[in-house]
Amino acid sequence: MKIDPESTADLSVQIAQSIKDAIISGELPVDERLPSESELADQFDVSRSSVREALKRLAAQSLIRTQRGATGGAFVNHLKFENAYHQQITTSSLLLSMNEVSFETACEARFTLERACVPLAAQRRTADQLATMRAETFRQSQPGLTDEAFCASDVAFHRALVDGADNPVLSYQLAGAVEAMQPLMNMITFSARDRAKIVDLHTKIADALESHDAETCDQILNDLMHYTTELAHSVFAKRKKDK
Amino acid sequence: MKIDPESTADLSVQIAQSIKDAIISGELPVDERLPSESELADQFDVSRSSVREALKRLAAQSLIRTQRGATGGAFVNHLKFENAYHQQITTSSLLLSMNEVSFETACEARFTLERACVPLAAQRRTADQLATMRAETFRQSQPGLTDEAFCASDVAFHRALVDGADNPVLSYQLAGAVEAMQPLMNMITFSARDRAKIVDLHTKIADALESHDAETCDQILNDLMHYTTELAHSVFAKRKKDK
DNA sequence: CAATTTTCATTTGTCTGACATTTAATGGTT
DNA sequence: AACCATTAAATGTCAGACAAATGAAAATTG
Repeated sequence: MKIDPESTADLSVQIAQSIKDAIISGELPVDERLPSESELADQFDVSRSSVREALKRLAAQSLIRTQRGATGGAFVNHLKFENAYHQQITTSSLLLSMNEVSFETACEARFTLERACVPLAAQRRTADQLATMRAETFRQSQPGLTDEAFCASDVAFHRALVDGADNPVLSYQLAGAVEAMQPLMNMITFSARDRAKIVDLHTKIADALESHDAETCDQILNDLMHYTTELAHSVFAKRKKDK
Repeated sequence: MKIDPESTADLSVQIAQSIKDAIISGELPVDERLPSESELADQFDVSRSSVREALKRLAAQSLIRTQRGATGGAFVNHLKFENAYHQQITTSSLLLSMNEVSFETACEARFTLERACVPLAAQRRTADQLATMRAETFRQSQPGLTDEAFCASDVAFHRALVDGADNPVLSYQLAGAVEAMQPLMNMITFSARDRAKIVDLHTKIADALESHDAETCDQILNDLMHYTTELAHSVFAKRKKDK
């Protein structure tokens, strides 16, 4: 692990990259302890501050964790899917809000990816995942639910569907698409009639998955996508008119 | 923007979170200049080092950029899809290598997601994207290509397919799935016969997209997935036997 | 001897102050 | 008006100090 004396980049960037490369290449295996900050400062021939800033960069990406004390130090993190979810969701949300992605485009992406999971989920869904979908659908039918709570339950329903595909890679990739839509969905106010329609579609989706009927499930998800898009259109149109 | 004096978390973590919240909520809009490091240190009542470590954390997530000089400072970044790709790919690659994800699982996820794009790509693919797919397929048919170059061209082919769906959100989400597979694919040595078979399937995929035939394209991608999985199986089996 | 307490060394976290470097604006000179 | 030197402001880097946490070793105690 060395840094290029010719480079004009900030030291902390170079050091972080150097350590990152060592982690990616496997030179530094999971749970390996890095040299102490002072030792790293000596090795790279820089000050401890620069090393610390580099380590903070890596920590922000969950590549390392630090512990204080005698046997403490910086350790290579075992990057787990659960931990990566949050970053994935935050980034996806920011991307949507900063790039003027239309509701339609985001919605299309979300349902397209979700529909891809359906054939697998129809085969593999567990009773437990089905129960979650039923429970969330029931919750959505309760009167007095706020729009936010309704949307949160909606996300939980669809995550259960995605998890039904029993593929952690899929679940991870979909987390961003599904959850990043929530802030957009939260902007919609759902009438009782809207909710009843969605609950109906959710029920049919669960039914289809229960009977391992991928084709029907796919069709209903397609319906749900179109219904959601129309709903958003009418809500946004109304809001524009009121203003 | 304040931090909790009761919290036991590191100062740089709290400060970073506080600024991050302000960015996500829109309180700090894109291209807004943050207060200088010294001003932030005063505001949060901490030292400049702690502020700097917090800013490095944010920079590592591309949430801010910094500029030196008189009119410099830290600015809220416009998070673009192109920039987010790399992080997405790095994270996906590390997740695959650290979580003992089987080749089969990763392959399934990748092709499942890619097949989801097919109906859209069959409708919307541009002549340009089709040309890219043809060109990469041609490159793959050249003798003397290293396995790495063959895989890289393979990735380029499939990215063109995904981009054909003309949905930036989809392209972003798929980047992780498609490119993170490359290191795994690179472990495979392709015989001339394997390559010919893949080139054949790629040609058929391009043909199907050219004639807007989503169904055929989907079937061939399914074939490609199974062929890839079998190929990997036989290669890994042989390697195990040799050892 | 065993259990407990104390001491101690190590490491990260935080603070202070200094200087280097970069950059744009300012003002003076030609 | 064009050019150049100065200057102020900001980040980047360094050095040194102390605080706080933590586990291990040493000392104490029953």
